[in-house]
Amino acid sequence: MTSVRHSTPTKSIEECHVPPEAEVVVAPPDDETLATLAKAIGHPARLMILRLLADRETCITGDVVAELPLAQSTVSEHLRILREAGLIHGEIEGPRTRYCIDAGGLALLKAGITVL
Amino acid sequence: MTSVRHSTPTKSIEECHVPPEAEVVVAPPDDETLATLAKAIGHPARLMILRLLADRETCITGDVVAELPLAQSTVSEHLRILREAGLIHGEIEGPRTRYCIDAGGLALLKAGITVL
DNA sequence: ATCGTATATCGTCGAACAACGATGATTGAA
DNA sequence: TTCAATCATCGTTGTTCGACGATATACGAT
Repeated sequence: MTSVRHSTPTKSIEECHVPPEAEVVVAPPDDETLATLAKAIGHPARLMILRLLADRETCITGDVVAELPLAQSTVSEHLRILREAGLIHGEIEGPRTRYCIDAGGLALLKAGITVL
Repeated sequence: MTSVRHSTPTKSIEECHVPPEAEVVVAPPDDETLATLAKAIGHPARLMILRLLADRETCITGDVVAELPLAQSTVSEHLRILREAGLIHGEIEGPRTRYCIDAGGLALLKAGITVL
């Protein structure tokens, strides 16, 4: 069960507007988790999505679709992969979904990489 | 053409014994390169290999095979993926192959991740 | 209540990955 | 020269990925 629309939102709406660059300190993840995180960013489209979310604060699926040369369903799939890896966070906002970077997941990834 | 055994070695033998933690500074790679690097470490076995190479200085294929619960051919394949991504460096040493971490590639990866 | 919009999910298809055993090339030793 | 060791490569098989169109669901507006 990994749906967004059909599951309860996991975090409050304020999560999308955290102070930029909080620089959280976390312990490096285990290999399994790190591999999942690395695989999640192991695709150019998903890197673009992360950069997009880092630049803008809009974060709506349609915006991402507009920026990438991919079908809506494909983008949605990339968003799902990033979300399940814990790198982004989706929030239902009326008929649309607002995405933002999950600072915790990103910090976990950075911690795992820098320790290599 | 990506063979090791049948191509000329790309670097001198001293490459495997660089001063540990030289902390090279590099520019972040483009998305395509970063995705390739990330995908390369997006597997637990390959993470284990990197840690193994970071700990030991032995770096011989047989040692890696001995440490992982995988067939020799499978390990060789993982080594190839890491090598082609530029994260490790293989050197023919008589009938065996000595591997070591490619500090440049690893620095590239770290640079790309920390910038996210 | 109906309609249009936004988006996740499904089904499909081809490509890439992961693992293995078998094979072959190369080297050092007997 | 023969033999054993070491390792990359090949061929195969099953699994996962990436992309798409089509569909279904939820919601806001009419």
